Amino acid sequence: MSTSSKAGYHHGNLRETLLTTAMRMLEEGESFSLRAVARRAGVSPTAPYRHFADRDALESALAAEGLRDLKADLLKGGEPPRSVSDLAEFGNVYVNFALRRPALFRLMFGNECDDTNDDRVRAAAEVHELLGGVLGGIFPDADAPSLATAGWALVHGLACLHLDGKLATTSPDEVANRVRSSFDAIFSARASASK
Amino acid sequence: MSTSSKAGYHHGNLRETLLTTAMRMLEEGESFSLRAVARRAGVSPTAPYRHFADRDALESALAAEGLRDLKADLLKGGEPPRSVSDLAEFGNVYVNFALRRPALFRLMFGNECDDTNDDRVRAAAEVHELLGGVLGGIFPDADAPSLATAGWALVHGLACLHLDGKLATTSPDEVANRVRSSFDAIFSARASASK
DNA sequence: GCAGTATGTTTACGGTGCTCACATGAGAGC
DNA sequence: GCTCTCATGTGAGCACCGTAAACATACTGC
Repeated sequence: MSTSSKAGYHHGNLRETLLTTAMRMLEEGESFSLRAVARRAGVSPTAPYRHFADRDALESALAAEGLRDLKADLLKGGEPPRSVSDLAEFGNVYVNFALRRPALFRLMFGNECDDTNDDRVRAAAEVHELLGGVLGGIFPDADAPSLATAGWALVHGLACLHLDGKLATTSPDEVANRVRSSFDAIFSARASASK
Repeated sequence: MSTSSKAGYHHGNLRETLLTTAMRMLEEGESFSLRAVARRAGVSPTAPYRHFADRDALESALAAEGLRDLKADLLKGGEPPRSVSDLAEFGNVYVNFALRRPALFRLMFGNECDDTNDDRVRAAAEVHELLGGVLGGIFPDADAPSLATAGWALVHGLACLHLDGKLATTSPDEVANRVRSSFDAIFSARASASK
């Protein structure tokens, strides 16, 4: 019973509890603060400092978890995409993640992320690789790393612009259609000069 | 002399001064606070509230200014791009803006921007239209609005990913090259199934 | 059992956004 | 030119925040 949360003076597994508490607050759209997380976890305001160097450290841990969740979402589709339209659905998974968990998405991206020695950078790299692999499968003749970056940027940009309200959006269906048509448009674009 | 800043009890044009002061603080990478801006402007901590409803209002005003600056940067090149490689340079202007003025860029994007009745949304729309016009000129056969969105997303994603350190980056040249090769890769990608 | 250490608490400091009551003085109407 | 008004700036004060330091507790290995 050493790992259970018996709620004595020593919590037992505060670190884990803080992470799940903070994550739940993010999901609920609550504004985030170290003290608020501690309060909600039923612990003194400075207790988190025994487990996280500072607020950024907690956020980084959450961001890493979010990146792993995002990767899991992307893999959930089963078969990797094989066509551009498959690819658009893949992109929609990414965009939907951002819209479904906006506060978390903003933690994952939207700040410096210069974390030396963190598993956060690894999680981010894995997302990059995953996208690269998918695109490489569909476009075998392309410059794979560049296309991976371009693909990531495209879908990430769509997610950000939607998230920030830069693209008028009324319904989820509309978002999905916009993502699809954007993929279609850019992957079928032919320069006029090359005619 | 009614509009000069004579520094009596009444500042004269505090609103303008606050904006320029705040903008300079952003450029210098200083962390931003209403009180700090007021301090630096030599005015009491609550004076800004006479000109901005709250912190968000100040930020929104700065964001609008930033969006206009970005548009101006994009237009500065003179002739609109005519080829994909021209387009990549165009994208580099966008990315460079983000990297040169990161704090401002994060204000412009990176938050809700649900500003009803602001000139901020207009400024954002103008950037969108500008990109749409440019892309439409190069790809006359494409679905113009979708391609505009896709192009914006691509370049915006590149900017965000670089800004957030998601793409290992050592020198500005390296960034520029990555942007170029990303543009090349995605605009020349041919699906294997279409062979 | 006992020492040492990991973990949680308390108190405190300076900073923040924001509200409200008050001070000032520029400009409108006479 | 005088006064009244009201936009504009000030000040004190609230609740919150992140963080540090000193202290309390209880698990752990010996």
